[in-house]
Amino acid sequence: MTVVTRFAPSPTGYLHIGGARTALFCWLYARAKGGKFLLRIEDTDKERSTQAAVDAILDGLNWLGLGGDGEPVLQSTRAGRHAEVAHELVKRGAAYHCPVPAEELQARRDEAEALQKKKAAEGSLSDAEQARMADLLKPFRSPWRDPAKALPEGAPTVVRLRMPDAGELTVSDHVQGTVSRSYADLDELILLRSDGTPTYMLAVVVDDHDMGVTHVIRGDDHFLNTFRQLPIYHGMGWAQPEYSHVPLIHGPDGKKLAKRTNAVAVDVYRDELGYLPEAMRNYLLRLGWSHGDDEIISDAQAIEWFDLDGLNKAPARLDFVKLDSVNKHYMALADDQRVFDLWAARPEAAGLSADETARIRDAIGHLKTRAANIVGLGEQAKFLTNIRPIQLSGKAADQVNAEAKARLAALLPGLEGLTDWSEPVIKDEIARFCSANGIGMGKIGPALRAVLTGGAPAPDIALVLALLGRNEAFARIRDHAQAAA
RNA sequence: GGUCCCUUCGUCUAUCGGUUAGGACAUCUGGUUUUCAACCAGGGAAGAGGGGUUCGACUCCCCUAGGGACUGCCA
Repeated sequence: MTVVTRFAPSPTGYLHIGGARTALFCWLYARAKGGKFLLRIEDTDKERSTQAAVDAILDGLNWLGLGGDGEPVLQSTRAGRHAEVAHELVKRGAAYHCPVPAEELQARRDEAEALQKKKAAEGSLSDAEQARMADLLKPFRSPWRDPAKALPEGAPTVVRLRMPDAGELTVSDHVQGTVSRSYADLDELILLRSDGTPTYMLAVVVDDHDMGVTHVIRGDDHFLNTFRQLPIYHGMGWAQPEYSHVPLIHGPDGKKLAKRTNAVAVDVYRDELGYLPEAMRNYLLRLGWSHGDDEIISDAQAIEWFDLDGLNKAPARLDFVKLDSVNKHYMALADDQRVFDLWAARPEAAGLSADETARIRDAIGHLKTRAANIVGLGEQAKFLTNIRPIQLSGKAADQVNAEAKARLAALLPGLEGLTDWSEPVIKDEIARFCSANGIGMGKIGPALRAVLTGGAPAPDIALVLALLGRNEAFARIRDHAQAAA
């Protein structure tokens, strides 16, 4: 049997970081088993679905390298098929028409909520109220589930799934384990609305079946939905897929991710935080899944090792410090031109001169190993921008005293005399200068660094000189060098 | 209110009845050093609480606490 997985987001916004991880698991499992990974856009809610959201989600998936096999299926195009299945279910007795109006259902919920509020406020309820509330809170059972009860003439109806009267349903989930619920605790969900359109519960099952999905891997907020959807498979006599409900991702505070306070949308990780997709894959994979003590896991290894049973049940918290360290690893490995292009696309890069940009381009191989992400790369590149005249403050100013100024002045001619402006040659010249004057590196290094970088983070001093280029380097030194009186 | 799920260092996790409870990130100390980063050496840091079962429990069972999901003619 060929494994088929799918990722089925509803296009109401952006690609959620938790969704991205779920997609990663689906993608990995399909790859691991030599199967297919399909995409489906659950756009049955016309009010909330937008094309912009579809594009944003697909864009996010592509960025992460999690494209689907084949074109995404638009659920809205399949409404006819969904309805067809609903009617077949009615024919088979697994579903029935129900004329209870939406307002009546809403009134039940409102009354239940009012009683709950009253109980919370007053501490207790009368026996009658308590009984009424318990009854209201029980799964709704329509009088029309009885096939003998005649439908009122001309009344609009919904199609409801029929739950068995007794017994329980057991789900064997790769993550959640074996869990049972009795049918009495399950509501008889609406399959077809009174306007004839399908609901999500129906659409998911029909599409999964028709698309040949063998493994449903989704967020565990859907776990209880499984119990409501399974009877549809049973009613149609379809083989049910295997389920894996993965826990949601929480924020650093342990609470559910909230857009207001957390980075939730995947494009934020790319555009604002400056992370690499391969680092995101590695980090996300390790959030809730592990392979012994392995931390840095390549895509090839991930595909080889990934296994549904290795997933954890508990939600994991996002840790940006760890993400940084993973990303740092991949930054160092990344192609120079690629890293440069990513940096150059950022708004901070736009304001720089051609000169500054060229310096950074030449230095990118060194810079990329020093930063945790593309934003940090900008920090590491600061010393290469036109920061003259360099303001010396605090520790840097202390380093550049009269004695140091004189040394800098003395160092200059030797540097100016170099015909080859490269790091090793510069390094040699500084070493020669030190030994010729009988001083250690410590007597010239700190001051030289101070006047060259103003205290900004920077690599080895000879490399700094090389990367700045002779003109800029000399200018920065001259700004502070002063021959001894 | 009901049903279901979760709980190991600060964080992600290993452990699948017998370990000095391991690793990673972070942190602290020391070293190296011209800054930062890196690197090297070392340290501290955990089984939510309470009951059982067992020769033996982080691991199995129960209760409590805390957290979460579902309970829509939303998805």
